[in-house]
Amino acid sequence: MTQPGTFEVHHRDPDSHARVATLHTAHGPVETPVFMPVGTQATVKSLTPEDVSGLGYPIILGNTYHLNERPGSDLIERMGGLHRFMHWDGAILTDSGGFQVWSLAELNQITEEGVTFKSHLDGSKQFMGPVESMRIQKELGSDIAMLFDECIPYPAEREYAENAVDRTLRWAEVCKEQPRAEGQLQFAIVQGGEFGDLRERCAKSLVDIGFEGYAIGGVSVGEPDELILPGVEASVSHLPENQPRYLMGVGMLDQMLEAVARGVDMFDCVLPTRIARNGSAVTRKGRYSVRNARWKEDPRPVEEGCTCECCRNYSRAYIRHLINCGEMLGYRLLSIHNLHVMGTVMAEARQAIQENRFTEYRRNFLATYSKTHPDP
RNA sequence: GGUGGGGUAGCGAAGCGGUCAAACGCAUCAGACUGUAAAUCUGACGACUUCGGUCUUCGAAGGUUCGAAUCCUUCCCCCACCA
Repeated sequence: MTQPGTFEVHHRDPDSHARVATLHTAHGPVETPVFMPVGTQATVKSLTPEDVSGLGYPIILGNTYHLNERPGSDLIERMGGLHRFMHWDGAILTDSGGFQVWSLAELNQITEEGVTFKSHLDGSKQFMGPVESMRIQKELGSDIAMLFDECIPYPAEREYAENAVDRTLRWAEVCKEQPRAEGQLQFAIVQGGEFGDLRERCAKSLVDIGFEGYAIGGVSVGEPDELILPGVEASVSHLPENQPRYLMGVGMLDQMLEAVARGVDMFDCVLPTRIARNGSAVTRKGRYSVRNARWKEDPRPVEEGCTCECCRNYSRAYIRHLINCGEMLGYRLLSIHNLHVMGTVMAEARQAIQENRFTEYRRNFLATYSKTHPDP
């Protein structure tokens, strides 16, 4: 097995910053660019690990905060670690809990040592800082541990952003000193909000400390879409060419392809599985609501031309019926479809980069894509 | 045949003289969802509308009243129990 953390760049696109590479982890290689399905509570909601690997995914996400709240990282450790606990042989990246500091902000109070917060489950007082987060992630035994960061909301004052960046950097030093699981990689997170110079300083400082990979954080936290790519550019341009870059939380197909063009290798997003449960389909033309009455008697699949289990076997009318009835099979089949689309588009992107036609591929894709598509 | 209860918007169900085009739930329709407190949330839901309003509703028909889903009369249905 290749040393975990090895990042082999196989090919670079001549017309953009896109590249194809392999990231080696303790649980196998990950071909990039890659989308990682989110399995916050040790499950990609509604799917079995066999479903997820059957869709071609080599890596998923888990969440430090949630799994520590329930069932507890010590329990998972006693059960043999997160992989064994959930019966997933592929790689796992664990988010550090930093995002929850942001998304559960009303429940939290940030200090130098970490964050005191009220559990969203029972309201009890809890504490998590860089030391705790890394300890939990070690106990979970994930392949990639994210550093405990402070995600900056949008909008934010410059001074606020500056303080958050400084704290993220101090926490990064602490995280690096913590013990890890065997073969566990550490990815640092670039913050800075909409302030390009802060992102630059954050990126450079993190690189100086040195980690196996770098993430772009604080994106898709409510800012206008136009600010996403500038934030990516301001971060990526200061990250090493020979290490993986991970854009956290971004998962719309157009945004992902644009980010790939700017040199991003990894993505995660709750969108495909969440909107599946809320009745929407991801398609390569954009997303649409399968619940709409106009599909009531539509014999076509959810997406024409799609080869996923859902589209091969079931009509749009049937999926709409299941979703309308609140039947769990509907959530499951739509999740399968949505993840299939995410995965195949990433596979196509890798192929296109390999064949020096990524710019053309991206242009063609975006020409027929719109955020919400009226008639897929 | 007798006694009691009841008929309210697609369904269920509040209201019991004015603040009622009528609570609430469901169904329906539409929208949102980006490191998952999300199988969640938001809005619409009598008809028209120049979006300010206008008009027709609470089993049916009459009546009382300034004013009725709400009170009275008759009729038509439904349910329960008793014969």
